[in-house]
Amino acid sequence: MSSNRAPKHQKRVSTAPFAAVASANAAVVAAPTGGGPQLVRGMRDVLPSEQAFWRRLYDASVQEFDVREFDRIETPILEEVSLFQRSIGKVTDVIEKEMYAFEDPGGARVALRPEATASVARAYIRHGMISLPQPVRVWYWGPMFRHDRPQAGRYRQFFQIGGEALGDQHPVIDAQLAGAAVAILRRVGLIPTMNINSTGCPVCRPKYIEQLVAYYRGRRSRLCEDCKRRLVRNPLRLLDCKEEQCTPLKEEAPQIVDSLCPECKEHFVRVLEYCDELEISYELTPSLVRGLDYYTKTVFELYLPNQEGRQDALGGGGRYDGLVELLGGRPTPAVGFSLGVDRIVNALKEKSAGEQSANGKGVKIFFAQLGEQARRQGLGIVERLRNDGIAVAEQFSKDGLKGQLERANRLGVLYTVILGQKEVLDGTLLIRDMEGGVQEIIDRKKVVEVLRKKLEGQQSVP
RNA sequence: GCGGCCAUAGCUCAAUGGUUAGAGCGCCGGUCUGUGGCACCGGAUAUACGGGUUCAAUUCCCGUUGGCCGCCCCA
Repeated sequence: MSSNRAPKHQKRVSTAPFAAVASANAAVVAAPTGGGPQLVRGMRDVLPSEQAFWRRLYDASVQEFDVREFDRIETPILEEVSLFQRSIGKVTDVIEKEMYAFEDPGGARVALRPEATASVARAYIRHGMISLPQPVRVWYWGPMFRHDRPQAGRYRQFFQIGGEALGDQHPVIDAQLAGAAVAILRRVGLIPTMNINSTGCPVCRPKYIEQLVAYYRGRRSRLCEDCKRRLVRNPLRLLDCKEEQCTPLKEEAPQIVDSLCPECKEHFVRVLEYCDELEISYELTPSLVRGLDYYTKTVFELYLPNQEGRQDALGGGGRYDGLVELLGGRPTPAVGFSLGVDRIVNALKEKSAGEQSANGKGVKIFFAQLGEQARRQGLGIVERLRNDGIAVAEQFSKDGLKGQLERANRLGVLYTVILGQKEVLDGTLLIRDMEGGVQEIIDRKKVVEVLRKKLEGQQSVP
């Protein structure tokens, strides 16, 4: 991190040994509020104003996974580099260029996780989950890290929601996992479309790749530069190219669905049938091949329809039957998916842009005080209300009643409880109805009871 | 990692090679030391950073950093 924003010091203030430290501190203090230290590239703050969206998505996830019998799992953000190299594949971009890998102070080669599936598989092996009833269904929510070029909806630290089912090869699980991903999105009001394909297995995929390479090799001169590279390094990605010159070649190219072995073909057909039963609308996408090596058979991606410029997937997933064995466990079929929290939240924001933004906090009561006596006694009263589960806003640092009512108004509370000099002497409180401005005097001892009654009355109205 | 566009207040945006860089919203305070929504008045806060050209740079040039868009890839 550079400190190039620090103002240059014109004068040597002191020759004392701590001068350097002192001036460095001065630079920090002198930083303007609007500027100040910059974010590390690709990082972002999720501000209070966005939390309502995050929370909506988080709650939807919790509810959806609960009703589907997924258990929460939390894996470390830091893992051995080799875990990802073995699982994701060494020639993928994620591993080659995008991983935050470094040596820890003890000399271990570690990395900030670029995704969590490998960690889940590691945990499955490590903790002997093979002896649990299969499939083992787990879900997670947490930050992932990829050192990619930042763009809208693409950050170097981003959050994923994920669900995995390990230990069951049945095609119905594939459909159910895709269904869970779709259901979470639906729960927050987004209707995604699903692109789906099969990438075969270790039996049929190599044969297909051979075919594909043979096809393209004969037409090599017509390919774009990137694709010439792909031809050698990662032929499956040839199908993904969006260059105009490559498009006609793609249409003629052999499709993997035609090369699937009987087992994979049967599996794929049944996945699609189950998706129909679950009323998941999908589009067969022969060009869909995911970037990570461990996928076998089913792969899918979720998009928001009619988003012209937005190519970014909200999420995706697929089957990874070889992964657990690859990491040293017993052969264990598995399926999973992940959703991009940041992108989903962006979509929610865009969607709600036209709608009126409600006051998110939902606090219904404001407590206003006037005079030092009232402030002191008010502290105790508010504490009691809160202990009784009544959310109360206040601004005890303010003296004037006007300022406090302004704040109450901005918060959109229904009632303001007022304690002034007079009420202190009387042992009473004022309750002001913020809508009409009507006030009533109540006995201070009955405040909890009265407020609770008023709030209940409110709730039954809408 | 490659290419293009951009950077003025907390936010949205003005302006200018030459006194104190403006507005709206927001924030703080006042009119109004016991009453909010309205109004009026006042206040704080900005030219991302570094260098160059110039008598003079926020303005022109270069670099850095960051943002956006496209590619790559993917969440």
